[in-house]
Amino acid sequence: MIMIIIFIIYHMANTSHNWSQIINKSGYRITGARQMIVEIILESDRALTPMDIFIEARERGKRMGLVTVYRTLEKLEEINLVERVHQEDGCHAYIAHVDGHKHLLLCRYCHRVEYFGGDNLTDLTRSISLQSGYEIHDHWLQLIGICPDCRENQNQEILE
Amino acid sequence: MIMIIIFIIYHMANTSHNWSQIINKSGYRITGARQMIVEIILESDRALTPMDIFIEARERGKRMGLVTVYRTLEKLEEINLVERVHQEDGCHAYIAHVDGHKHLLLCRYCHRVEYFGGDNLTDLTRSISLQSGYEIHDHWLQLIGICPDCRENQNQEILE
DNA sequence: GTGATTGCAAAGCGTTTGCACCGTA
DNA sequence: TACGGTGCAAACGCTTTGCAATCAC
Repeated sequence: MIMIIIFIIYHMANTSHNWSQIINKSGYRITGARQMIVEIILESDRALTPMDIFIEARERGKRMGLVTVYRTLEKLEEINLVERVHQEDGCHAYIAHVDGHKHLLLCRYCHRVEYFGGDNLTDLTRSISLQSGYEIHDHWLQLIGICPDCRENQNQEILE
Repeated sequence: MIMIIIFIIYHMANTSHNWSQIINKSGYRITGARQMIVEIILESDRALTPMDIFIEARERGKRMGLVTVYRTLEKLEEINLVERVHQEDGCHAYIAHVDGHKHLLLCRYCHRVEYFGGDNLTDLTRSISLQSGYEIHDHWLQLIGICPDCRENQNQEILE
C-alpha cells in the first residue's frame, strides 16, 4: 500500500504539467517548443544529447531549431528539472532530475539510466576528510554495468 | 628542505623514467614533445586541459603544436598513464593515473586533485544489483570539497 | 633508411551569438 | 502591447585531419 502511494507521488512529480508550473514560477514562459522538449526528456529512459532531442522533436513534426534546445536545456538545468550525465565518452547528455535520488546507474551498452538511493558514505567521507584535511561538501557516485535487457540479449547470443 | 627537493627529484625521475618504458613497450616512440608533456602532467597537482599543457610547454621554451598535445594525450590515455577528470564544468582535463587509487578528491576552488582509496561499496553494489537486475561492473566515485590551503585562505579573509 | 611523429594550415563539428520575427502573458 | 522566446545564419572555439618535413629507432 505504502509502495503504491510512493509510486503515485513519484509519478505525479514527474508529469509535464508539474514541470510547466515550475518553469512558470521560475519566471519563464511556457511555449510549444519547451513543452515538446520536456515531454521528450520525461518519456526517455536514457540520457539525451541536444541533438537527440532536436531530431526527436523534428520527427514528431515540430518545427524547432537546435538553438532552442540548447537554450531550453540551459534553463531547465538552472531550475533543477534536468541534470547533465557524465559518461565514459563525454558529458553532453541530459536526463530528468529526480529529487532525493542523486546517484545514477548506467548501462554501458544501451546507455539506459536509472536512479538509486540508499548509499551511506558518511563514514568514508569523514575518514577521507581527516586524512586529507579537505572539508568535504559533496559526493558524486555512479555505478556502471549491464541492464537486465542487455544481459538477456547477451545470453541469447551465447545460446545461438 | 634539501631532503624534500631530493625526494621530489628522485620521485620525478623515477616516475618519468617508468612512463618512458611503458610508452616504449606499448610500441610508441619517445620524443622530446612526449617527454615534455609527461613531465608537465607529473609535476602538476591538478587536472590540466590540452591547452594548459600547450601553454606550459611553450613557456618552458619548447616549440610544440597543440595538435601534438591532443595526439599524445590520446595515446597516454589508451595505455592508462593518464586519465580524464570529470568536473562540474566539463570533462576535458587530464591527470596522471595511479594504479589502485581510482577515486578522486577535488577542490572546488583551486581544482587541485588527490587520489584516495579505502572505499568499500561492495554492500551497496550488491544491494543495488539485486534491486535493479543490473550486473554491476564498475563504480565511479568522486568527493568534492575545499582543500586545506583554500580553507586557510577563507579563514584569513574572514579575519580581515 | 624507414616509418612513426611533428607542426602548420585547414577542415570539421558542437555550441553560442546577433538579429528580425513571433507568440505568450 | 510589451517583452521573452524562436529560428535562421553566421561566428566562435575546441578538436581532428591532410600533408610535407622531421626525427627516433
